[in-house]
Amino acid sequence: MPHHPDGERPTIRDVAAVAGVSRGTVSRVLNGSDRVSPQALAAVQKAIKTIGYSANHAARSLASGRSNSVAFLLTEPQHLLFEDPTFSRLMGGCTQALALHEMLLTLVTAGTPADRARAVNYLAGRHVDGVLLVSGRAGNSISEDLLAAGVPTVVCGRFPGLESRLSMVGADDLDGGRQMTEHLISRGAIRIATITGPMDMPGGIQRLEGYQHALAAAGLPVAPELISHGDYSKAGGAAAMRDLLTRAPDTDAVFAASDLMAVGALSVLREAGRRVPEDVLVGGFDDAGVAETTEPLLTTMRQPFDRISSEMVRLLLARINGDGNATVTLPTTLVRRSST
Amino acid sequence: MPHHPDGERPTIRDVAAVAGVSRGTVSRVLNGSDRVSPQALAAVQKAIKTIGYSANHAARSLASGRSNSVAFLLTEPQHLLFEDPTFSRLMGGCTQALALHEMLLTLVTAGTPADRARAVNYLAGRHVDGVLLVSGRAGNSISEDLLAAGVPTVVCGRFPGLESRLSMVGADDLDGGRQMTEHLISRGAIRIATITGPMDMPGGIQRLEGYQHALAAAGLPVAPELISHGDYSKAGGAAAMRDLLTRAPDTDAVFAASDLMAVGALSVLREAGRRVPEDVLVGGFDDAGVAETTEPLLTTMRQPFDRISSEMVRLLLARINGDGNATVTLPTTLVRRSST
DNA sequence: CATCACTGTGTGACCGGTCCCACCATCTCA
DNA sequence: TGAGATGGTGGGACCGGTCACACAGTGATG
Repeated sequence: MPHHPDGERPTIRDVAAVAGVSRGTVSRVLNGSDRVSPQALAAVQKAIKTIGYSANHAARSLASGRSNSVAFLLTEPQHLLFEDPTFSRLMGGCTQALALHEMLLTLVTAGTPADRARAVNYLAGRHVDGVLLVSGRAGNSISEDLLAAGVPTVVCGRFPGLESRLSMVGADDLDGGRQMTEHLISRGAIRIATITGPMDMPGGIQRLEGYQHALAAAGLPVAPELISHGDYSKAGGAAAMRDLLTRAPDTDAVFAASDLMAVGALSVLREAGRRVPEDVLVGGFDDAGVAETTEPLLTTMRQPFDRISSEMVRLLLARINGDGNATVTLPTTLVRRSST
Repeated sequence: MPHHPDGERPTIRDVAAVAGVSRGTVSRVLNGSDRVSPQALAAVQKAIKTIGYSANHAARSLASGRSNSVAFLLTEPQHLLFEDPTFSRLMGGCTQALALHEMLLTLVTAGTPADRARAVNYLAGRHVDGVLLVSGRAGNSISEDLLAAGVPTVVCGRFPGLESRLSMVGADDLDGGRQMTEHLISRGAIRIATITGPMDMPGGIQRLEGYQHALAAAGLPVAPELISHGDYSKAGGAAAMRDLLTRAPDTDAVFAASDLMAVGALSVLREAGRRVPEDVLVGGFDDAGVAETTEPLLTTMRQPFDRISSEMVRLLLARINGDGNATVTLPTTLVRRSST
């Protein structure tokens, strides 16, 4: 019988007894130390197999001071979170990247202020080795608190001015906004509007700036009536599009700073009888999935989610191992579909 | 200074010293025992605040044998997982439901066989208090292994024949398939096709059976050429729709067993020049988000994700506390949009 | 042949909690 | 007034690992 007599899980001592070695040796085998003789190694591995041993996570964590897990911290309100496939893309990527290091991801959401206090308290308690923060907003209370508590943290996005204090990984939003706008220009648009992300998020600001730079470089007007603000959500995009249609009815292209907003814009344009792409070109941002479900299919800037995830994990592990902060910016690529 | 002299985190002993009580008393306060005098309670709470104490998860878990976290186990291949918003909906719901009990969710994916072995080994090691299994397929090696290891497990979906061995929570797929088909019939369709889910998943089978029952009840033909099999994905839905168009070109309605497949079907119908809903009605299943991004907006059966999540958590906590298995079936509701 | 470096192994202390039992006060009631 | 119940508290053992250190055995070196 491989199993322990009575529901009791086998411990490292049981393994040691079966293998005829000491606990220390078993521990060394478990942790891949090279200071183990081939015979001992074989004996221990066999014993582990026969009694069906699996290490106790809590005990290991307590003794070693490392938990082999990191938190994936989401600070947006819940309803946004799971409408937006961006988050699950990142989460999936991070889970995979962590698995390569035998680490796990624990999901922590902190949408309300009360949640935040609890979350910070928990995370500051070193229950996880580090935090992958997906926040959008920098310098908010959460990142400050984590910083103050000295918890290794990597944030998704780029937050100017915090480079020295925080590791960050983000897509090149500025260049992405520029590329998409240049694409719209190249398709012949001359009255190009934009639906921005939230103006308190660096990503939203930078995508807008990219748009403005491209227009200026092409000698096109950067008119205030061509800019409407959204919140990355579909509903926000729809509202902003309605706004644009009244303020600048002659617009011939729209750059939405997220695919969800572009979806909202598409539906409003359709209601208003504007054809896409014949009357109005529409470009989005993210390419996390929805861009391939719309009609017409949505031209968008693809964020390299897999690379963002793996870089976040890489930088976090580096920070956990004592390295300093680093900032990584990854390029976005234009994915042209039917909407332009 | 609230913080400990030198990076050392305060322990329960520090709290005890500051409060002038014993470790036992602090532990009692922490765990909400009522056997504590008001003075001691106040002193401990104050001490906790002043030195900024937060309990060590690993130590607590080791001593108490409970981890206050459960695993969210996904066994589908990675690419499917994060294309399908269903999963993140469930995950979000479970996270929230667990938070009410001060518990956390750890994400474990096991797409490849190697992952599976590792995952089972980990989960069987009681590192989490229980497992929320999102699998689609029952009786697969994972659920068997978890069962054998005695890990409290609740699976999402309904698996006939396993009621006594496993807790499960699922939408009423049979009734959902029936309702949608009845709806298509009520809209005047008479050659109703279906794109099924995978035939090795109970959910897929039951939605198909609901479709068949409704047709039979209405005296309509249940013809084999009207049934094409998909895999819940968009690409699978597109392929199945192409198949249907050649085998049964006169079809006037399609029930797709997932919204993603419906999206694939919509694009194929569009390419083929069939108008929706004028020429062909299309109905989906899930309503996890995409149904509101399509053109036309997709009529679908809504799964009560929040209730599914909270029921899964409720049953899992019950199992952890020693209760037996239970099966919960939740109703789906028709959400009528423009595609019918 | 004594010394020394080096490899492999065993052992005890420790991580930070929980839990149980012993114990002291105080209060109740015969 | 003394026995017994009750409420609150302290402290030791323990959870299952890791880690530093001690030490035995081996081979190389002077």
